[in-house]
Amino acid sequence: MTRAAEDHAFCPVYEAINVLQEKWTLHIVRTLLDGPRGFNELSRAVGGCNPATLTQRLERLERLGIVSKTIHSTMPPRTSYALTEAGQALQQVIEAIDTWGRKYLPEPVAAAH
Amino acid sequence: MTRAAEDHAFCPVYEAINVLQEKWTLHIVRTLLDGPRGFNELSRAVGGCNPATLTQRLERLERLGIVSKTIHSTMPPRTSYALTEAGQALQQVIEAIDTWGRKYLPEPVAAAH
DNA sequence: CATAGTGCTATAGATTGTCAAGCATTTCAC
DNA sequence: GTGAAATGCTTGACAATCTATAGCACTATG
Repeated sequence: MTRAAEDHAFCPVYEAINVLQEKWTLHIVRTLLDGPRGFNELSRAVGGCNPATLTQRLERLERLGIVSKTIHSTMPPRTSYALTEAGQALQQVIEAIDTWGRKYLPEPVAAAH
Repeated sequence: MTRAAEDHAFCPVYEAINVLQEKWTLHIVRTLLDGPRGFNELSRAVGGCNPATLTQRLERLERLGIVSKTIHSTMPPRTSYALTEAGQALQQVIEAIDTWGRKYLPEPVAAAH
């Protein structure tokens, strides 16, 4: 997966794309821009991501310093995921996508089967 | 994949994310921002994407009106892929990612080997 | 005339993501 | 106080997605 990165030496853009391109990552960040969420709450808000994938994504995002996890209580389980500064900064990216999407993806009907 | 979209009615951002999140898509667009490319040329510039996936991505991008394909000659084979206006507009997105990446992904060493 | 190049496609295999169920515990409705 | 629902996940089997490798038809270069 990062084989090509070797050729490119190190390219932050290339790396950034690789991070953001994983399924659900941008959806998760977008949801968290509205404020911190618990696990199931986040799952519902994102819509469609199953817990296994969600766990994995959150772990990676945490390792990258994009999301921070806070355990309020173990029993009953209470956790919350929030964006760090790096995570908040992704708002620019989401906004760019938003702008682009509104302008160039106007109709979902296009592929009307 | 689009199951959640049903709940969200229709959300351009959601859709846009789904398009851009597919592996190699953003890399392909980024490469094409430097100008049109032939198939193998593009493949090499992107670095790491195999022809089967590349073909599939290019077909989808073409259907979405992001990329345009021009066949200059069948034999010897000469084709070129270029960004349409919608594709060029993705430069804003790539730039946002670039800015973010440079600021928040400074070291690749983090996940040392 | 062999080698390398063009733009792909095909088949099989590896990686990644999904579905469904379930655990331990508390809280809320009844 | 008993049953249902919720919390934050984990597990294991399965499906979708992506990759590796090889190859085709053909030309241009040496």
